[in-house]
Amino acid sequence: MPGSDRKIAKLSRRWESPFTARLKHFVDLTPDDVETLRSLIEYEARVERRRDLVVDGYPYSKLCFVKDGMAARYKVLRNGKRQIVDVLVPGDIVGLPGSFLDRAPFSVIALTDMKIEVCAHDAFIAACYRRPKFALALSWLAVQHATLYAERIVDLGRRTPIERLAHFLLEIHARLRMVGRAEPAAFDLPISQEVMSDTLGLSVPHLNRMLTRLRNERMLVVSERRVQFTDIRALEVVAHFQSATLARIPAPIQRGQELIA
Amino acid sequence: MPGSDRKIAKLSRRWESPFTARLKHFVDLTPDDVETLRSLIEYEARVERRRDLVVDGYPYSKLCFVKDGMAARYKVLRNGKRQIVDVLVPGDIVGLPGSFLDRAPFSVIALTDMKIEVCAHDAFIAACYRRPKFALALSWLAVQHATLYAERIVDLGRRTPIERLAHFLLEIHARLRMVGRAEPAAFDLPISQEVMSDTLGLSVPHLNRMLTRLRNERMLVVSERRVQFTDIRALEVVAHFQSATLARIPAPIQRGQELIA
DNA sequence: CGAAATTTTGATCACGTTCAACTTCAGTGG
DNA sequence: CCACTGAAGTTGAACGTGATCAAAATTTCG
Repeated sequence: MPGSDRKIAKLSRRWESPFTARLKHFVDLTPDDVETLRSLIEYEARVERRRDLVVDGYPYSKLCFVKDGMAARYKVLRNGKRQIVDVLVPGDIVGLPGSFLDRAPFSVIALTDMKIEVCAHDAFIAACYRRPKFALALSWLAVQHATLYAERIVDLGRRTPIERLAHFLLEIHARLRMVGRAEPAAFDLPISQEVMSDTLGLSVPHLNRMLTRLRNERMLVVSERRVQFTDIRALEVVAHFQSATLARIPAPIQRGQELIA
Repeated sequence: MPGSDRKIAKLSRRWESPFTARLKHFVDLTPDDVETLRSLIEYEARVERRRDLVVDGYPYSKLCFVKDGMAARYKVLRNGKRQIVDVLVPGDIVGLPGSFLDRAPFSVIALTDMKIEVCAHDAFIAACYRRPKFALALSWLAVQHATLYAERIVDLGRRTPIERLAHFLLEIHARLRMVGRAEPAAFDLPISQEVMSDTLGLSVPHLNRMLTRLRNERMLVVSERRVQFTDIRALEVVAHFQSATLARIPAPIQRGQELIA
């Protein structure tokens, strides 16, 4: 029963907040740092599917660390079309960029039931003054995010629909892996094709056709909202996929070294 | 002679680095802060048109503040197509995100002759530990950038070519204004239509047609690489343009208050 | 002035949207 | 248990937008 195996594997990882798991990829966190981060969290909340977490055009002053579930950052245009700019996975932050602007420039909606850790924007910034390391971590996260967006721009501007789709699937997989929520060649993708098409700037029927094509070409198998890569290499070639790794934040210069530098 | 008026207006602003001008929109800089920033700059350089500043796939460890001129961050795909993810204007930073990753994920090319202030990535980060304010400023810049990218994603995914073009022109104008390099309804745009089409994911002929259309509908006038808006309101409607302003970075909590918080 | 780059215009065609019908499936109430 | 409902996935046919290719006009620059 592969299903229950999966569940056990997942549960064993749940103990660590996906947010700190993610941070540890590029910054050294002392137990004290981790504790401080925990203390910044005001409360934990559950959000049910389809609930809007952030609404385009309204002020928003929280930072929410996604602990479980997925969400989408999007904008709806006059003509009713929707563009999703980003799918949020565990370890991602709701309220970035929303809480840095006077009014949130995008809405965020829960795509599944979610668990989030809520922190006041002000409290986090205040902590950044006390621990510059946190401020740098924030920069790193924002830069990583911008890079993700840039890649999506390339997708939408110059890549064909099938390339976009392949790229999207590999990207989500890589991001889930980073927080221990995906197997080496498979992951749960509990989102509808409508969401994917709004992410990739395609119509639902066309997205469906492209998905069918990837299946026919034996690159992946999809069943009950679970994706299994059967030829990940071929998929990477189709997608022009290249994963750049985020450099680590350099440690602060020690006292004494300062004079030398 | 409006030409020389313009030059005088520009020159009077040149004394201040566009980078600090931009920072001042969201952070309080003491004279000492400004001085520290200046001291981080290793040297100033001139770059000629068409020179690549950063090359996709290679390590890059500088942060360059654009003082004058424009550049483009782009990626070239296997099929030879190019997508520009971002046009850099004075006050922008070359090497963000490049210097935060092991290898730069994009190339950056000078679209005009440029003047840049070069700073070592490490030196800047070291300064961030000493002055958390700088680290926060970096976060703010990265967030602003991500927001810009997100808007471009919406453009490419769901907006029509004419909407994209209108949006692009308004965006560049707003960004130039922020650093004092544009008049209320006009600005120099020294870039070819090929660059614009690669930015907006369009073919050159189609971009040209859309530009003609905006001209025919009396929304703008273009002559010798200068754009003059004649009906900025109409243009904003076409573009769905809404400028969100970046919140200011909260000041650090004063000694004494710390205990209360 | 000549050469190269850029802008403009036109004709054709393919790709992806649109619209519609139909299927499948999960949840719900009779 | 099955009929009913609504959401999501799948398939097909027709249309239109924007790409492509080509060539001319114009500007820029060596």
